Amino acid sequence: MLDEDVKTQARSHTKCASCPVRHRAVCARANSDELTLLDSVKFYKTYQAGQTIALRGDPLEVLSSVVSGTATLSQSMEDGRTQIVGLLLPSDFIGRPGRDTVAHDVTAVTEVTLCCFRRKPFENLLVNMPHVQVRLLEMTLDDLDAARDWMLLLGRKTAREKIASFLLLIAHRSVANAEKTLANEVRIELPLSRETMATYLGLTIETVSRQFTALRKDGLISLDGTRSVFVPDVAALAAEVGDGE
Amino acid sequence: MLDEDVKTQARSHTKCASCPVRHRAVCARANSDELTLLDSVKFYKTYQAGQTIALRGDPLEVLSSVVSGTATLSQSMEDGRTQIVGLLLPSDFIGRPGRDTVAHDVTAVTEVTLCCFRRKPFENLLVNMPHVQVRLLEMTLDDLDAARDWMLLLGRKTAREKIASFLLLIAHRSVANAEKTLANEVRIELPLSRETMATYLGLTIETVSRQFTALRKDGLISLDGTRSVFVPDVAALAAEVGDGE
DNA sequence: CGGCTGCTTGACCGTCATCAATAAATGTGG
DNA sequence: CCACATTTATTGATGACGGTCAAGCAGCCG
Repeated sequence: MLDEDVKTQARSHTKCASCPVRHRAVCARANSDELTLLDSVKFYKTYQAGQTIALRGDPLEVLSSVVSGTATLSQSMEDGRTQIVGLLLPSDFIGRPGRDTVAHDVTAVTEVTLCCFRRKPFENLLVNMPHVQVRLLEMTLDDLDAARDWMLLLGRKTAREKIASFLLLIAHRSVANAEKTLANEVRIELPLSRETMATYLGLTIETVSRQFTALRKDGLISLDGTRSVFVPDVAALAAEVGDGE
Repeated sequence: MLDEDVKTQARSHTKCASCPVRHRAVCARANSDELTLLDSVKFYKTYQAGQTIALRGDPLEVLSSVVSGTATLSQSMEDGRTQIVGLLLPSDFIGRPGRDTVAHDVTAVTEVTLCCFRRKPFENLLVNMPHVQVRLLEMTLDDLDAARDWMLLLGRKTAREKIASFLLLIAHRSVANAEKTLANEVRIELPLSRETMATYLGLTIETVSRQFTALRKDGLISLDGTRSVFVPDVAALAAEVGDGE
C-alpha cells in the first residue's frame, strides 16, 4: 500500500457502533467481544480520487473494508489493455488473509475511506473471531458469484446489454442500504466515468458513449449532465439485459 | 442433483488414504480426526459424459470434490447464449456451504467421479474441522483469483490469445499433479470439445477451429487427432498470451 | 476568456459471428 | 470388417458489431 499523499485526517478513528457499514462489512456478525478486538487494531485511511491504493505484486500488509467511496480492482496486460475485475463499494473487503502479495491493482475512483487492519495481527485475531471468519468466507463466496455473473456479461452480452446490466447493478447496489427492492423509476448517480465504465464492461469509451445515446433516444433513460441517469421504467430497462442478473 | 442414471458402482467407497486428490482437495490439510469424520459421511458418485450434475436454482443438497474427470460450471441466458464460468478438474470443490440453492449449472464433460457430502451434516461437521474450513476459504479465494483472471481474458484478449491462454492453462493444470513447472515441450490432452472450449472462451466453435489451424500453420502447435495437442516450444506459445497468466 | 479534461459524434475498418458446405471422426448394424 | 449414419470439426463467404482514428462539443477551473 502507498502511504504518500494520504490526508492527515485520514487516520482518525471512528467508533464501530456508528460505522455506516457496521452491519454489512466483514464485521457484520461480530459480537461485542470480537468488535472490541477489531476496534483496538483498526485505523482509517482516506485516498483521493484517482490515487493508487495498491499494485499487483506489492507486499500485502494491510487488509481493509471500504467505508465510503468507490474503488476498482483491475488487471492489466503489458500493452496496457486493462480489465476491471471488481467494483469496491462501501462494505466490500480488500485483501486476502493468507496471501503475502497483492493480487490485483486497487484504485480509488472517488474519494475513498478504508477501515484498515495490519494483515498479520488481523490473521492472528481471526482464530478468535469465528463470526468474522464465517462472514469472510460468505463475502468471498458472494464475490465469486459476482465475478462469475460478470464473466457471462463479458463473454456473451452485447454492448447494449452490458450497459443496461451495469445501470441496473448500480441501481441495486445503491439502494442496498435501505430495502432490496427497486421502484418503477429510479435516479442513478454513476460513480464511474465513461472511461472507467468501459474498462469495467470490456468496451471502449466510444461504444459506452454511443450506447448511452442509443438508450436515451429509445426513451429508456434520460441524462442530467453526464453522471446522473434517470430510468423512467426499470422493467423496460431490465428487458434489455437478456437475463441472468 | 439428479439421481437417475447413476451407475450402481457409483456409490462405492474408497479409503481417503488412497484418494488421488487427498492432498489437494478440501481435505488437504485435514488431520486424522478430521479425516475420520469426513470418511464416515462421504460417498462416491459417478456421472457419464454429458450428464447434468446440477441445475441453477435446484436445492443444494450435496457438496462434493471432483475425484476424477472434468466438469463445467456454466451460466446461461434465456436465448441460449451460454458462458462457462469455471472448469472443474480433480480436487476442485463443488457447492457452497451456507447457501441452499445451486448458483450455476454443473455438467459432466467426461465421466466424472465425485466425493460427496450431504450439505447439512457437512456444515455441522465443519465447525469441528478448522483445517477444512481454512482450506475451503483458501480454495474459494483461489477460485476468485482464477475467475478474475478469466475476466481479463473474456473482456480484453483476442481469439488467438484466448486459445493460447487456454492451452497453457490446461498444460499447467494437468502437470499440477507432479511438479509445478512446465518442460520446454508439452503434449496436452484436451478434456474439452471445440464447442465446450468456445463456450469457455467466449467464442464460437468456428473461431476456435480457425485459431487452432492458424497456430498449427505458424508452427506453434501440432495436432494428433482433434484432442491431442503437441507444443514444441512452450515459451513461444506463452508469448502469444499477451500477459497475465 | 482560454485551456483543459471528459464526452459525444462521425467515418472507416478489422475481428469475430453467422450461415453454409464439406470433411473427418465416431458409432451402428449387417 | 465394411457400408452407412451421426456427430464433431474444418473451411469458406459474407456481414455486423464494436474498435480505431479523428474531429467537434460541453463542462470546469484558473
